[in-house]
Amino acid sequence: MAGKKQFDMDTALDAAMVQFWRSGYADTSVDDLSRATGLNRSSIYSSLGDKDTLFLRCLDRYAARYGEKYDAALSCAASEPLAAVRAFFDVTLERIADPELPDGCLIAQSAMAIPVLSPAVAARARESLGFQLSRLRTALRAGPLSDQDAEAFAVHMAGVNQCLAVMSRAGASPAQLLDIVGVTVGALTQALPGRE
Amino acid sequence: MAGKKQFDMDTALDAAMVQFWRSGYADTSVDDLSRATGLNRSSIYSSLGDKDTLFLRCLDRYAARYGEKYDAALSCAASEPLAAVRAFFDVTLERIADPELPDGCLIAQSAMAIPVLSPAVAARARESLGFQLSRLRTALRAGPLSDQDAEAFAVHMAGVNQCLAVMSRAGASPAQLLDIVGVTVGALTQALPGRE
DNA sequence: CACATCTTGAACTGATCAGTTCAGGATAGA
DNA sequence: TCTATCCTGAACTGATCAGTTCAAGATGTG
Repeated sequence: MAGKKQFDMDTALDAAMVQFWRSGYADTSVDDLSRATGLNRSSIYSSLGDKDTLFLRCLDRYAARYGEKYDAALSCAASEPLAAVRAFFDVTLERIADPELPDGCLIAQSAMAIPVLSPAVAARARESLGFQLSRLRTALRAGPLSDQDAEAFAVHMAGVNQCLAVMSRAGASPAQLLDIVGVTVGALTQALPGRE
Repeated sequence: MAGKKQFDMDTALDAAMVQFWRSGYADTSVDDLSRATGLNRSSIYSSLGDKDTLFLRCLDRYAARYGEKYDAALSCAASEPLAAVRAFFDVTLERIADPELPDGCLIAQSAMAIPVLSPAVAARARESLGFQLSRLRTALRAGPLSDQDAEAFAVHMAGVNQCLAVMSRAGASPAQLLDIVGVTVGALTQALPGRE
């Protein structure tokens, strides 16, 4: 089982990402990663780097993959802010509903652990959360909301999006997650002008 | 330094609670707890129990202490729902603003770790979150909201309260946390009848 | 003083952790 | 067939972990 052939890097990274996502940084050992990826322990170190490096790659991978989806969902924010916001939360709700994927959110999990993460990893987690916030800010500012309202809704939505991770990990039902989002969507509906 | 005198159990439990709160279950070792409480390693096992037992005591302590405050904040919910909701979030915001205490929330942190916690601890974390939800449900149902709206706001508020923990751990500013809460309070203002 | 009680520090067990090393097996191209 | 390349399993290091045990010291009470 060796020679010139190689394992599939994308598959391996996905498996590592899911493992970190499910168990978090502290509760994932390199042996866990070996089992999850099917790669030998030595191969992990030679091909994917040490635990910190690999975690960073997984965090980036996660941020890129779902960042794209969030961007796509928010692309119509200027003309259809309400639809964009619904689509934004749908990205998260669908991810949580996917039985193939762990509950929660790798970024939320990492954010929660920031005080005990290495400085490099902590910085990356903050950065990912910051990107999410700018994404929302840009989208909402493009719509009819005042800058002040846009800012407040952006931060609020970033927060609500994180709380879906916490609540899903605690076993909240899809209906409950919908209720959480529903109040925010309702607030936005009221805040948008021209709908009296 | 021994004999008949004893350490102060309340002080020790508080110190252990803060340690778990700051670093989480996985990243807190018994040596950390020993340093934090000032108690000898042997004394921890003989007086406070093993790590799991001690964590449960800390979780209960945390839930009881802040549960009382949340109850007090919500006590006027029937007559003054808006003020009650503001007071509810103020409990969390003031706790986060306290420089003596860690950021975040022990229950939110535990909820996030549920998939990797021991069954007993996971159950207690779910239970604490459940208590919070019932607290909110009971308070909001006592007001003028429809049962459906009360349920949705209760779940939403429980979620937003959790997200304050995530965001504060990630370094969000007090103003941002206020923005998060502000949208929810605004939504409730709109939902309450008799304010057109 | 003598005793009972409590705390302490230190050592120890067995397990797990991250990270490294390396001999040998498997493969592909020459 | 020969050779370069890559992967594998396994062992190993040094550190840390939870949990236990115990002799020695310190104190208050009689």
